[in-house]
Amino acid sequence: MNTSIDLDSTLFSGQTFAWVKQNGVYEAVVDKNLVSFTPESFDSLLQKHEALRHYFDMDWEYGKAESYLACLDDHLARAVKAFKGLHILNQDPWEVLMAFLLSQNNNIKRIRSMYERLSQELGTHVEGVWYAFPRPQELLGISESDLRRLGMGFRAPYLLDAIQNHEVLSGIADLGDDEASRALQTIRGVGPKVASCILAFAYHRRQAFPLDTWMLKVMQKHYPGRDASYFAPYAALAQQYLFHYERTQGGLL
DNA sequence: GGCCAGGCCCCAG
DNA sequence: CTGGGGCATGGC
Repeated sequence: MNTSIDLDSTLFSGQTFAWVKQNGVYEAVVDKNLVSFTPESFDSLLQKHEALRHYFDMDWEYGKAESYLACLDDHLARAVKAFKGLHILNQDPWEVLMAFLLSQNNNIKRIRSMYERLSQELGTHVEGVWYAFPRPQELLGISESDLRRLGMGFRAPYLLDAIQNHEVLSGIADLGDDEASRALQTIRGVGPKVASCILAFAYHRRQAFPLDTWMLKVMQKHYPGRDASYFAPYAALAQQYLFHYERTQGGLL
């Protein structure tokens, strides 16, 4: 039978900028391969490519987490009802680091286009219009002015520092959440929010709780005086639900 | 055509 | 350590 993942809310809730959907077909480059599927072919895709089960996080306790969060309060109940099946992907840490360096003082539309631009201009061709996001090794020769020419603006030095210090990522998996966050923040342009995005979306840290402008509004409105611990042990999933719900429903009520 | 955006840096107090 | 200005660029 079909899996319980909700593809639209999973792929278009701002945790990844790699996917497009056209005529019911989802497409992106994942790990140097073009992945292309429809909701009908999703199950067979997973059977064929075992690694994608992990990418889509198919084997985590979503049923349990959804029930828990839906019972926590009315607002979460609505968000979970609206987007039940929202998964948190297991993305490549390097790509998440770069994507969320792009995200600061920016909007999702433009983050997507900047991410796509880096892929097309600096990444390896896969097929058709598709390019893989460039690996750090492919970017070693690049300069700040190169990045500015590509429209990266004031984020160019941040991207450059990430390129030069990408080895920080190799140690993150072994660290606890707080230590990992601190280590990530040694990269220029990575603060608490970007670090928590990397931990949530690339390292499966379920207590990470990215607080951006949208989430600050949500917390003020619906959870005054509370913090991530209120949503434990499912803070990251709660955050993703609340963020997406706020952005799409305009935070009604 | 201004306004503003999944923050962070930097510099005052 | 807290607060506030500045930041490149383009979508709206």
